[in-house]
Amino acid sequence: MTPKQKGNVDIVAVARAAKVSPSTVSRTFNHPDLVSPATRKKINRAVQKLGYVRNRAAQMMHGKRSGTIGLVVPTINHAIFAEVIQAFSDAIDQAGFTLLLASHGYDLDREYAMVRKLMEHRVDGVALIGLEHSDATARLIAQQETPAMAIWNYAEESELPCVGADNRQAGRMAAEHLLQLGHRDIGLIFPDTRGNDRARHRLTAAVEALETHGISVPDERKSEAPYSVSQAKQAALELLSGPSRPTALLCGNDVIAQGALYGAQKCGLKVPQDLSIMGIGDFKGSADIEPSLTTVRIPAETIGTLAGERFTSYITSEAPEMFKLCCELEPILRGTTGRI
Amino acid sequence: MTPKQKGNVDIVAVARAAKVSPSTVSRTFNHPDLVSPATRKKINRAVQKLGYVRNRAAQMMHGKRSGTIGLVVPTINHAIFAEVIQAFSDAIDQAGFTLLLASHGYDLDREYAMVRKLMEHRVDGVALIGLEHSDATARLIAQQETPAMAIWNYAEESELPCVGADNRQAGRMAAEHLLQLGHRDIGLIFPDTRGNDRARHRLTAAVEALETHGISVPDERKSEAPYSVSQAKQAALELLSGPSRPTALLCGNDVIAQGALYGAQKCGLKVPQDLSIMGIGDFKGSADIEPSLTTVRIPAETIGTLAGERFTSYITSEAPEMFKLCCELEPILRGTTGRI
DNA sequence: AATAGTATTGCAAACGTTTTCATAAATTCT
DNA sequence: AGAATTTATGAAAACGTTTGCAATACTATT
Repeated sequence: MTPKQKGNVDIVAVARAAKVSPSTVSRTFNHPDLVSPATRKKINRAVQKLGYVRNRAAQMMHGKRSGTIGLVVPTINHAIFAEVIQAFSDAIDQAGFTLLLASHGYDLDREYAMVRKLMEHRVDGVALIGLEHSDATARLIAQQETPAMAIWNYAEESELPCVGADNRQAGRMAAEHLLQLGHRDIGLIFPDTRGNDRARHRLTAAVEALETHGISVPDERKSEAPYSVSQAKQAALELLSGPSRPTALLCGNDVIAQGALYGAQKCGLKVPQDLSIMGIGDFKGSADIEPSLTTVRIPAETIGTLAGERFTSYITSEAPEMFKLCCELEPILRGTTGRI
Repeated sequence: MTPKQKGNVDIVAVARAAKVSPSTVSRTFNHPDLVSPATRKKINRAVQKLGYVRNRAAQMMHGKRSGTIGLVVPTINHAIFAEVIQAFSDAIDQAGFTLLLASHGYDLDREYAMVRKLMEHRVDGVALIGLEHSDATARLIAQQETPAMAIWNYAEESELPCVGADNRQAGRMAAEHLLQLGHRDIGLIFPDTRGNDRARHRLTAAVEALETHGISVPDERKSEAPYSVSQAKQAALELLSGPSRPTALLCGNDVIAQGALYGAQKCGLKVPQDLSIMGIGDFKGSADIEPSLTTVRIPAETIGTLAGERFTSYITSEAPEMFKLCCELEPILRGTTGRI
């Protein structure tokens, strides 16, 4: 059917088939207005017949962009990032870019390795999650002069362009909602905060907010759990099985909150009558849990889309200008929290 | 600190700095044994000083592999694929490859476009989800002679190498479990099966299994919902609010089952006393829901890992040999199903 | 009908590597 | 000590594109 000449169909094969020079073929793709309609038709027929597919790598060698953007995330596995990845991917796709994805499992050294790997592929830009990165990573980015941005966090003082939310505010909002409902004895379930500025900011801000109201959280009310429903469930179980139990649980994110909810249900506690549970994030599905999860909404999809749009135009722009976007947070009051 | 010469640090800049020829620098990377330790040291120092990062695109132009593998999924958003993507990504990373990810939103034409896009980047291989693809996609793959594989489905007769599970068996297992518990009036919630062979196989096999036992499922017991907790919840609500309601719900996957469970809880039905709910997939978290979800386990992580490992060795091998791996399914009996 | 434009095309150099082949230096052998 | 290897390096061609410049073929002008 399609007689592929011994393998390599390149621009000169097309040129030969169309009886024109390679330059003309190249121009047909890149500056169609410079080539006559007739030749263009001839060339397109040849392209069709030979099944030619352009070679971006070869284009790239002429200072052209590679057409790829790298995204390095802690993990793809959880609901947390899946949504941003999808939105970011769609947005850059829209602009003609392709996504190179890598994950590092919350290990900043592996993050460096991943960024480096992406740079070997000459990505046109690299997006990272959060603002905390190793020095090596920062140096690498600066040295290679690769456009870079941070997703998920917003910070006034950020060196990098960023699109995200203020995680401190998220923590504060969550704490204040519980305080407002009259809770004074609050348990905290957060992940390890090393190398995870998102979680750290939320936690410290929440604790500060509580302290402002004269409440200090003793250690036995603090529990650490990774972003895993089952491990969070376990952590909640422990927190709730003590001699006295808190009246509310503030969780580092919705995944943990979901685990906590199941833990509470397992203990036979009625939510929100016996225990209030507060998440952060408002992941897909959090609204549908029974009872539906009260949380602080971080608009993941918006962040991903905005990040993708801004970053691509930043990359393609002649005179790129710094951008820092802070997405609004919103307390979403649903079924897992109640007045004490 | 690092004095970067007007931008481009290439192999010849390194060569100049180390006072050797470009060839030697190249060799230091690709055949270190061919260059004397002394020169190697000189060169490495120069690399360090200049912050040189290799250019895979340029390497690729010499028949070298690009070091990238494309993965095209229907969606990144749901728990469904996040796990496979993560496992696949980790596995190919292990082998030195980088992931180019694209999603098509269950649209086979967009899938074609994505595959084409990946081929412009000269991926060393492209992995697709499922075995149902457009003719154009198949032609493209054959024509470009790009190694390709299918993930998630297993089929004896597949043209492509594949690693996955038998979705028909999954559907059958789910149906048989419900039958065994004595259920005769079973509701079905499945997604649109066009362009989604996974769902279609599960559904037809489930229906067949029921028919073998003399049970036919009337239309009002069938509902369609996409892979979304909230929409599945809605669908379940409708199915359960009719004049008579089924004693069990068989769901196309765990996401739908989760939605169905919330729907049932919202109706005030006790699961599994009043209603049994069966999922397919055993996604992360399904074990932790209260009550925990009875389902058919499809080992997503195993599939992703195996796929990544086999595909990379398939790609790098001199004499690649076809592989078709069928991962074992296992009914996981948990809390959402009970004897009638 | 000759001239000046203008539209279209081709030639050749360039991009950053790898690799074959050739050469020079160092080592081993007799 | 000279020949024969072996080891280490360099020169140059090649990979598949793009693009500046030059050449050609039209068209419109006088």
